[in-house]
Amino acid sequence: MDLFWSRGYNRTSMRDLKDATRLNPGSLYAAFENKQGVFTESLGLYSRGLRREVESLLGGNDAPLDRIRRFFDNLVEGSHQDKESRGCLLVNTLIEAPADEPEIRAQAGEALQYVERRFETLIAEGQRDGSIQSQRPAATLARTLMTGIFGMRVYSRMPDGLDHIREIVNTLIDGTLAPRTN
Amino acid sequence: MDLFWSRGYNRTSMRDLKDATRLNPGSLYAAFENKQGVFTESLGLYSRGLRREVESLLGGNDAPLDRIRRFFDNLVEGSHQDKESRGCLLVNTLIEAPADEPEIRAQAGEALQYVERRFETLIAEGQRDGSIQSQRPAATLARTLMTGIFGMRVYSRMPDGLDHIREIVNTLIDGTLAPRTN
DNA sequence: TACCACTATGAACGGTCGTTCAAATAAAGA
DNA sequence: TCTTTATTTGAACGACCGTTCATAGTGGTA
Repeated sequence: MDLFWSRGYNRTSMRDLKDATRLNPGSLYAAFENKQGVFTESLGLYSRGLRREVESLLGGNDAPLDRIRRFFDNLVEGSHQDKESRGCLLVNTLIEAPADEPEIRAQAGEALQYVERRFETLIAEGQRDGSIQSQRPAATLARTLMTGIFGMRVYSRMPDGLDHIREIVNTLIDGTLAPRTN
Repeated sequence: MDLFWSRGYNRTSMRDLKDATRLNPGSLYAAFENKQGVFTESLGLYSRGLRREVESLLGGNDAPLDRIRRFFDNLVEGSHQDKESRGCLLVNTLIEAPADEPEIRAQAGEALQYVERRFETLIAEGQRDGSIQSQRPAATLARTLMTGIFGMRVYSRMPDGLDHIREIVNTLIDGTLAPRTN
């Protein structure tokens, strides 16, 4: 998983995987069928980790907006820690996976949709207590946040991009979720 | 360029390029030095095209906000036309290019920064006439728009993602640029 | 027409890719 | 302890990778 995360699918070879797992080709193929199998399993592992993290960050009893902020704070923090700038394996996969292999794209997409759904219920909650704007449906706001996450993942790779994601997050969350008085 | 755009750098082979250009290896190498040279040239060609398009879409005498809207309308329209879902070559490159080849990442990043700068001056103009919010610096708002563009490029690859980018764009532009009355 | 500088051609190279499989080793059952 | 069943091993395969280069061909000049 780490290898695919760092180098992407195409730049990771079976030899790399063999060295990293200390499994010889035969064992690797017995366990995973083929290279795509290893990748699929890696996506699964990553997705389960993401799920756990999302549950922990978006859970709790704080106000919905605070929990969302906590999530994005963690994202910004993580981006700065990410010295290899590997970004998010699922986002990378969505971009790298060719259009002619839709099942991989779907797998990455579904894992991300879980996050989106989690955002949506949280936003709906905030809309009910008035702490989040109700001009637009919760689903739309959730999708906009997801787009923001994806965008940050790319922006982090821009020259000096990391220097600005903090303010981008603030602008995005405030602009998208804050109650509007017009 | 089309090949790299559709398949990415790693999945495009010199054989593919030879067939597409109808240039034999020797000629290809004489003209471009090597595969990376072809790619660099492709990035350049793409960037010049983007530049032209940005100039045309963001130019004119309409209100700044309308010109920005025109740009995003075009982006949404283009995404729906993009049957192969190739997205943006520069964004794809930013994600696919490994961290250990920074000059390619930089080339893609600089081309995108041109768009960002264009946004920034336009936003500053809108801030002066009050049609765009002034709570945050134009540079920050421009970066947030860029993040939105990048995010849409990814979101388009989500399952049914294309069905929602219209509303995402509206939410993003409105939330980011509209004057705030608090 | 004869020469020359230049370009195009495509076979060939060493290397790496994903994958297979017969043989060696280990584990389990009798 | 001996036989049987799993698992591990790593050499080997054909295909394709990016790249090179001797050779053939072309267009311009004298």
